[in-house]
Amino acid sequence: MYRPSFQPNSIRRAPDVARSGQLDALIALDGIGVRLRFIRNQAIYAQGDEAGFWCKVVSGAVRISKLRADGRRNIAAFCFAGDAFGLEPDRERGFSAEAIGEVTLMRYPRAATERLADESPGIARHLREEALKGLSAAQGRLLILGRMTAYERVVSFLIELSDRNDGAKQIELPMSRCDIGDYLGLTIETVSRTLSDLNRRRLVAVDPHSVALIDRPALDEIAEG
Amino acid sequence: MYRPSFQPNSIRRAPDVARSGQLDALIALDGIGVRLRFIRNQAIYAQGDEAGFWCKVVSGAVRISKLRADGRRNIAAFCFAGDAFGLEPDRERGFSAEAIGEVTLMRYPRAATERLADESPGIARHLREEALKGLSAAQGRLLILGRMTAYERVVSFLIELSDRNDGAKQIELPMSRCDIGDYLGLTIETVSRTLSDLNRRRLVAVDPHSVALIDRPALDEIAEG
DNA sequence: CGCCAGTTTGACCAAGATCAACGCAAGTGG
DNA sequence: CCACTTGCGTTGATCTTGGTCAAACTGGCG
Repeated sequence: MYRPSFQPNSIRRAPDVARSGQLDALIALDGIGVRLRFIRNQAIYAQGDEAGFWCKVVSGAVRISKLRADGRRNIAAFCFAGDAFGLEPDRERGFSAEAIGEVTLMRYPRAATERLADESPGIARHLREEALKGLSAAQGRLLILGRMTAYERVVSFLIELSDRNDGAKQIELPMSRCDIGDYLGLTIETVSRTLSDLNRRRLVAVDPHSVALIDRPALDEIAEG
Repeated sequence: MYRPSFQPNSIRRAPDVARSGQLDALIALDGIGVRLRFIRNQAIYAQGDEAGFWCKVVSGAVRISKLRADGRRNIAAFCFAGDAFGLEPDRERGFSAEAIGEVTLMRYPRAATERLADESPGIARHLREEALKGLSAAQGRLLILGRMTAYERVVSFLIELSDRNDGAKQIELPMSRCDIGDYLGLTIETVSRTLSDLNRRRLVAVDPHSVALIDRPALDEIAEG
């Protein structure tokens, strides 16, 4: 499954893709995708839109959210470079997607993707894996939202961001406190208070748009309960 | 996509499956699956097991749950007849699955399924759709767990069960109050109190293991906020 | 320099958790 | 057949966490 190195000379082999693996699958997808740029807070798609395409983040960060009639909002996921989003089972979008900062992404038409998937097991497998990864991520978050305290939620959020960035100690927070609150099921005040408290306790060093994880073991301890 | 009737004479056509639709896909899967029965509270698989198979419920109900070291539990999903579960992205199970009552299910080996999917676009599409349905269900529940009151959670749970049963007014609750609590991120006491209150207000008629939805419009109102 | 959006901090409040008692029906064993 | 247990479910009293409301602060930016 794992391919040890990138093979530039395979780029022109797209027609063979039905018999090849993950890398070629990605190259075949490349052929039907377009590269797009979005600016801060620009909508990539909205709730209720026809789900005619899906995307993969090249750079920047995207939030996937749902807004209720009464104004309550929930962020289902943050997507960073490499993450796919916008694959939906229904014709209509149940969520909207917005750029958090400057974002570059690849957009793939749904119909052409399905056609490619029908012809190429590699692409089908790739899409299946993306869907399962999303499912697993969402289910993991059910535990956080359903059963963890504000403290644990914020800490596990910081750990999640760190882990998604090779365990880096210094993490960027491109999203606002409000986004974090809607992601964790907390108010901005609680997010802010919790971060201030972690800061005071010297477990992290907070700064509006970045956080340094100082005592990772202690943070892990909190997230585990 | 929709096939109007079952064609018994297509059962022997498994080799043709690569060019056929959903129904044939299901029939091809049939060939690699085994039918199993489980009794109340019996484990179908456990957290940490190797994820070597996935299942589809034939009859009965299954809970998919995650238990933390400190005892806090979360139920990620209830699966009823027709629902697939146990498809996971990793080699190890992140959740366990248990029979809620008497359960009959089909169990499919993962490796053989992947092989079938590689040969048959119909099966690949079927699996992809199952994964996306699960993803969508989980993301929808993020909003419930993150942003809804106890009242709204319980009501939307009742509505979900009703809708998954063709909008039936009379719904069975095969699971315990504790399961419902762990599904909704509430304590059993809160679940019980809320049901009692809905009962007192004559919006539903509660009975330990079944509920009649009396005033569906009013319930919808509560669930919408 | 002052405005403004986003953030932080504080005081107070309420939804839901916790702790505890009680009810009830289905076993179980004498 | 009847005490006794056991597992759920319900109800009540109290407490805590995190939400709400409000005010102050901060850093970009025109």
